[in-house]
Amino acid sequence: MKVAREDIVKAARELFRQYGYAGASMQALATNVGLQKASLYMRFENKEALVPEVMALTLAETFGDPALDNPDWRIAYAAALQCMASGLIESRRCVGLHLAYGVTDETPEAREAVRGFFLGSRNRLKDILAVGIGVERAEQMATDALLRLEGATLWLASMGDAAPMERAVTALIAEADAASLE
Amino acid sequence: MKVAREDIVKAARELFRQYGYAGASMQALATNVGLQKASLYMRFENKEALVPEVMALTLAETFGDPALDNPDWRIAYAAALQCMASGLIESRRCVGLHLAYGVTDETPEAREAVRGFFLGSRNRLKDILAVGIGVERAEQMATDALLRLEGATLWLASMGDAAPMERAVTALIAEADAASLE
DNA sequence: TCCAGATATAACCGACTGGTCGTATGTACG
DNA sequence: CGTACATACGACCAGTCGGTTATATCTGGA
Repeated sequence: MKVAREDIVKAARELFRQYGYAGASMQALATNVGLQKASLYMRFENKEALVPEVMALTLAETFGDPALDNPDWRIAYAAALQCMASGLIESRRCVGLHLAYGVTDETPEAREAVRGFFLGSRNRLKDILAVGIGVERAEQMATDALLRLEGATLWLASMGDAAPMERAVTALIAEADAASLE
Repeated sequence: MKVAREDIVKAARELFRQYGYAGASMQALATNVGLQKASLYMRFENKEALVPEVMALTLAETFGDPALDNPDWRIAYAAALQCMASGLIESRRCVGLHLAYGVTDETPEAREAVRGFFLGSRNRLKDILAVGIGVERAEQMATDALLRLEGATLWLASMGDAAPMERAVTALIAEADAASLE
């Protein structure tokens, strides 16, 4: 029975999310997808090679909502924040954040993939915001928005409380609105 | 030559910060403080027992600045945010965040210690803010402020960029000021 | 000076790590 | 039917993990 590559990547993501890079083991991944550990090495060169695929899949899933292409940038921005927030609330943690903290100099490709994930997320928000407030301020505001949502995952992970995340979304939408009126 | 307990805790903190709970090994800790691994187990029951001491030390260090006791709550609040931000910028990561993500059900005492660290930090901010904006709003605002600084560590860790952290401090001070005038 | 208690040590334990190897099993095509 | 190739497998590797044990060394007080 052939196991789809995407299923392995999704299972790896779950392990990375919960246990971090160091804490996620290839043995656990193999068990979770119903394969032998050796079989994983037929599909992926090594453990590190899983990271770029995990990040790419997560980026695509997060920003896959067609509402993000709405011509009204306010609607698109609110939808983007909602997509990110609801995804994070559902999984209670951000894989990217766990990997960003967990990846070291010894796994440079993984580190680069994580940077790419966050820059990609930031730029997605930036492109939407640029329509309403101009490119210059859009980059800063997009970065700060992303980091605010990421920060809120800490309360989600350690207290199981989603209220800060919801407050962040509301505040960020209001801030963008206010900025566009200046 | 006797190694001070606090030196072990500080070395453990550095390892937890960089490699997370799973990635930090007792062997590495022993080497870093110039001891044999077995000697560590004379002072600490196990690896998990390091976490509460790491968090307690960090909490005490972070909020040890006497400026936080300034009778003017605005000055105290700004000082508290500055203390937290400069500490995070210096180390480029937050131990607490790495541990919050890295600790699991199998290490319940460590998990509780991490919760205590963040609740302690939040309450320190809350007590200061309560003077200016009342207890009800103070808790929410303190939580959101803490999480915003924590979020900014992500850019610090993955991009080496402190600008979002500095923007966060400025914005948080302004927000508190504005809230007190309503 | 001698001894007791604290401190540190080397050697070791079973379990697990990322990763490899030779072989067996499916399956698509001639 | 036969064959060739991808897929999967169990067994194995050296090294590391958290943690233990029996022994050695240091240090302070009587």
